[in-house]
Amino acid sequence: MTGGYLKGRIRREDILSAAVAVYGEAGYHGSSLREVAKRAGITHAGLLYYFPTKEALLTAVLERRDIEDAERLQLGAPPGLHVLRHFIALAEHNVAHPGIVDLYSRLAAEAVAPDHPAHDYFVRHYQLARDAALASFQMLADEGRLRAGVEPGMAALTFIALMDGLQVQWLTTPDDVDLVGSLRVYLDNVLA
Amino acid sequence: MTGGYLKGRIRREDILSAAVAVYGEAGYHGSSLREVAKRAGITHAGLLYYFPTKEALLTAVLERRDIEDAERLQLGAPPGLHVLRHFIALAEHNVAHPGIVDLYSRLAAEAVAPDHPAHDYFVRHYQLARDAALASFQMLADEGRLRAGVEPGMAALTFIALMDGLQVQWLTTPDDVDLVGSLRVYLDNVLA
DNA sequence: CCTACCGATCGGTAGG
DNA sequence: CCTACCGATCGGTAGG
Repeated sequence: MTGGYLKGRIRREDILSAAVAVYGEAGYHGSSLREVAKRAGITHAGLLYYFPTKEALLTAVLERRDIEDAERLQLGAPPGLHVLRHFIALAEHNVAHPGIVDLYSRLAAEAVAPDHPAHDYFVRHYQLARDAALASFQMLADEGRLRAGVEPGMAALTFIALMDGLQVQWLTTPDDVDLVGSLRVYLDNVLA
Repeated sequence: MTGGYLKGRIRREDILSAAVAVYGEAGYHGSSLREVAKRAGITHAGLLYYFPTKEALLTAVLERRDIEDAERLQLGAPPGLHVLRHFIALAEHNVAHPGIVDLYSRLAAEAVAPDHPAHDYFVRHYQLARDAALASFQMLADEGRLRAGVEPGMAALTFIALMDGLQVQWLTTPDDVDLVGSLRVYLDNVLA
């Protein structure tokens, strides 16, 4: 009988979805296992049966997010303009799912502390994002499609930083910020 | 005898400085009055004699920051390129004082929640920053000193968002991010 | 998965 | 400004 396994997997997913929502609202340190558990329809002791510590729950949330993003970004694909367009498509998807942006912005700010359990995750995350953007900007430069004076490394760093900064401002005052439009304009301005 | 008043003012400043440090490390919700008080050399009940609630302390911290920033940015000055240079000078000052960047990044991310006590502060803060940048980019555009196709409103939004996004990435991986240099390059690229 | 519990910590108050 | 206290909440464990 694999019924027990299936039920367990579904329960796990329910808990992770609840955790994403709560982390987005309250951050990691500001959230409680009891609140996550309540939204998943169990007690906090029940949650700890599936994820043995608060940190293990966070790790599982980040791992699931990585898998989803990697699929969406097609990070295996060869570098080029379409990779940068995939970043913008990801931003477009995020705008339609504010909870994800909440989660990411809150955790990124918390995790600047070196002893935060998500610190290493974000160090890696930024490096991967920058490297992916860099390879694509580099390829565009080699093809002479980058505007004169635009250095690929700086363009990559700026592109990623811009995405993050726009997200926080968009969450704070959604009506004043055109997240996706701004990214498109930036990319257009950097191309020849 | 004004001695009592002076001592009180000094004590207040000590508490605010301690709060800036703790907020930077733990955010607002993640910090405790006991930790702030300990660093200021009093008990948490003593702190509440000066600031009656946790929220009142946060408000006082933000007010002091506003005053210091307004001085540094010379926000009363007429718009123009030198205002944008003042923003970069502020970033330069911040890089030399990481605690301030910590505080700001953590609070900004927390305060996207509409019921956060600093939410209105950040709504106002972003509006002021965007408006100041916009007036300056607009003036540059009127003088024909903006590169063709660069729209002042978008340039202002992007400029502020870039500052914020770079700060979080710089805090996470200081060696990989040239905060001030990136801002300079962005500004140069937008000018004719 | 739950009930019941633990030690620790929180913001705030009373009363000096 | 402090001591002493309050009710609430936290992550985690025992034992089933």
